[in-house]
Amino acid sequence: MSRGPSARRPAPAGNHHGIPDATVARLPVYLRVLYGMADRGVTTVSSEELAAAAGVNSAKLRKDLSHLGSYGTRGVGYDVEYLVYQVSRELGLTQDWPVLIVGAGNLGRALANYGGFASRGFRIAALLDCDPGVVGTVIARHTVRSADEIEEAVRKFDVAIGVIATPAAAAQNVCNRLVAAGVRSILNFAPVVLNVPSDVDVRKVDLSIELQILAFHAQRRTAAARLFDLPPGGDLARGIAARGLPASPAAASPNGRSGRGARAAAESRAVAGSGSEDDYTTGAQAVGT
Amino acid sequence: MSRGPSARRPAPAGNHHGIPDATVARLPVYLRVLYGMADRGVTTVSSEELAAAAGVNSAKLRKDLSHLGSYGTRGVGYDVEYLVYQVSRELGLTQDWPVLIVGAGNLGRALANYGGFASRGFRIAALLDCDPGVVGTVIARHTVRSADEIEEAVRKFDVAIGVIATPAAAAQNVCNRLVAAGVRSILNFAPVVLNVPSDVDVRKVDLSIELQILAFHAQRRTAAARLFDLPPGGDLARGIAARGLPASPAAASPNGRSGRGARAAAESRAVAGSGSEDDYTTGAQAVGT
DNA sequence: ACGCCCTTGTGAACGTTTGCACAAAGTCGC
DNA sequence: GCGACTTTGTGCAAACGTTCACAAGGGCGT
Repeated sequence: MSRGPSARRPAPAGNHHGIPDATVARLPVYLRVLYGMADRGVTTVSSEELAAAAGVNSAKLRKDLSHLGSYGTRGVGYDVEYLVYQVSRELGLTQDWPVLIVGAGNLGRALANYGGFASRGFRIAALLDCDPGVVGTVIARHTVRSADEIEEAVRKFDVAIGVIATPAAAAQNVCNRLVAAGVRSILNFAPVVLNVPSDVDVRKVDLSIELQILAFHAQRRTAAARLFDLPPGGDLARGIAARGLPASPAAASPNGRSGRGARAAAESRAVAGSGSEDDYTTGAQAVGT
Repeated sequence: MSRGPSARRPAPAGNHHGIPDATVARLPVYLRVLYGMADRGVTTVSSEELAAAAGVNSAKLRKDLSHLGSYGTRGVGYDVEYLVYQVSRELGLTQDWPVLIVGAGNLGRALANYGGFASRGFRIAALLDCDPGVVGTVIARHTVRSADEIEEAVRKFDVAIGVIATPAAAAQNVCNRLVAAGVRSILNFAPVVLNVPSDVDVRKVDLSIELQILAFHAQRRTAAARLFDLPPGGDLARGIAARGLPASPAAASPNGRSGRGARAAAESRAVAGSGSEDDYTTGAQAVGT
């Protein structure tokens, strides 16, 4: 409901419920680690171990778990199986969640083939696409159906969670139809900001944004390294020469940068650029079958 | 950068880097919206409009932008083109970032076909996979190369950002090799917690976690909607669970879930689960052949 | 030139999240 | 049965993030 750029919480439904959002976001990680431990036969785990495996601070982990109740044993730790159950229950994974996937491009296919999907309480109810060339094909044992059937599928399978894996241009429309059909939880892979009523929970997964955040930190790192006049290894320069830059006149703007080894500036694009090619969900060529 | 013990805190000098993380995470969203506006010919935008389009509060937007400098004009708003340039520059998108993708399953293919990839300063340097059946095939104009060439590719293309789109089991190994080869920014799609040195920046994109967070809120919503049915769990499960109930905590909760119509319980799985099917990055069947 | 109106930029209040440090509460050896 | 040891659960304070509210500043009409 909040967390992240998809946050949208104008008025009500604040976090007056028990568990902090930050904690909820970490519970699935703990759960995954716990499953792994259970698989390896581990029966008991301390907050220190579990925290290390989950990549967090142990105090944070204990505080997180304390929101679910006192399920540990002092001097010993937590019972893995018991904790798995408690976390699963808190997350609502002890019930079955039929999920509707709209968009059967590369991404939709990747999702449909995701094994962990079915294994944790989520089940693909249906897979829809609007491309007549894809409708009717079988992906991961599901026959792709027409996107016209959104409302019907939601009703028929009692879908509570919708996944939008369509191109950006189609996303809002699909979203509107999902919401109108009664879906209140949406996972959006399309690179657009969806407009929804305040009682709808949208979470966004966006490759492009993550890359840009990485780029920011990478840039800072190299900028810092440059202060020490880091010796730019010979191979860096060679790397530049080696790759055939696709046409980058790079009419250098007011700044000559030289990041990790001089990187071709592409600022003309950055400013003039426009590009409505924000679709990584497309790639709808024929299925290899 | 991996949050944690990496940063000491001798001096209470607030943010030891200029821009708050929360702001950095939102800048790409603003940027996308700005591009859309520029495409539509909008030349000037107010914080109110931009905020609405980006799905945030206008005060937050102004504060975010104020971290980059004073690029607005009071009484008027922001110049779209100028702001695009400033945000791009701040994010480091005015330079070219060669990206290495490891794993050419469905997800890797979806990424490779993502148009927005190349359009914002990111360029696919190479696409690797370890499946001999995939190596040599062409995806989005890139010939898939062997995963053995990680080190070589990083060196040759001066790769700064690595994308891990492999099955979970292979992820840590690939990660180690990327780091050893000098990559300091990693985008991980595999559902595992990667272990990296503190100077490596890892970002995770995890479908399963997002779904689980959605499920939590959805459950809460339906639980609230049925105030009548049952007392809000909690001590219920604790009673039955008591102590070591290795076998079937599942048998304990087939209570009336009447939320959005009866849903098939799948609780035995929720606990017994295990499963190493945490790979939504697989699905590496033949490509177009 | 001047005053009105609009929007930015920001100080300050408020809420959330993190991390420390330690008492409470349990186990284990003897 | 008891003391030493281990680990949980939590009070507290600092760090971080969000939101409000408004003064500062700039354009525009007259």
